[in-house]
Amino acid sequence: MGWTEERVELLKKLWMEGLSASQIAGVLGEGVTRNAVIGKVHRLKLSGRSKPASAAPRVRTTPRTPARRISTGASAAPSAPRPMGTGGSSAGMVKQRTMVSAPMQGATALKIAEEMEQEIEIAPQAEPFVPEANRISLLGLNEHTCKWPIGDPLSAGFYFCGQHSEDGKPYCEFHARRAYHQVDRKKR
DNA sequence: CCCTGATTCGC
DNA sequence: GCGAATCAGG
Repeated sequence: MGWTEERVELLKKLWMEGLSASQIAGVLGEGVTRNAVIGKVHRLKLSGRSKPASAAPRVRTTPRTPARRISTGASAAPSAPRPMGTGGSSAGMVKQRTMVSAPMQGATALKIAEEMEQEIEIAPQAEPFVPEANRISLLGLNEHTCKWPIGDPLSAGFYFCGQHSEDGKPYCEFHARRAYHQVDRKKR
């Protein structure tokens, strides 16, 4: 798909709006990747937006060795699929998603936003926590339980997430991300 | 790991 | 001009 004036206008607008390349790519639709968006943005010479976002001074260190590309005669369409796999649904748990006002970012945020629409009213919680029946105390922890603390460690109601976690991982999928993601990506 | 934008370069 | 691959930073 080529860059019609319409699409370019939308691209400009969204980019100025501050959306990330992947988000814009999502809006423009299939066939448009974030790379395509970034590439176009550069060609249009409209990189620097309002805010610096993060982008480092872009110091060219070692650009050497990039001269590689796919080529095998065949130029068959890779049939861009939609990998968008929905997170696993743990054992007897109610459908909870609840991100409410979580920061989130980029494509993930967009994806979640799409799925939310209706699932949100099911669980107004702040975290997808387990019902009391599944709560576990310090003693219930083992190599496969999420050790994400919930509540005030000094109060009686304190407990651990306890959801199943992959072997070797200290937290369940949800909390594993939070462990070093989300909250304050920026800072340092 | 996931996400950002930046750059290069075959097409 | 286009954008995948790659790079570099967080």
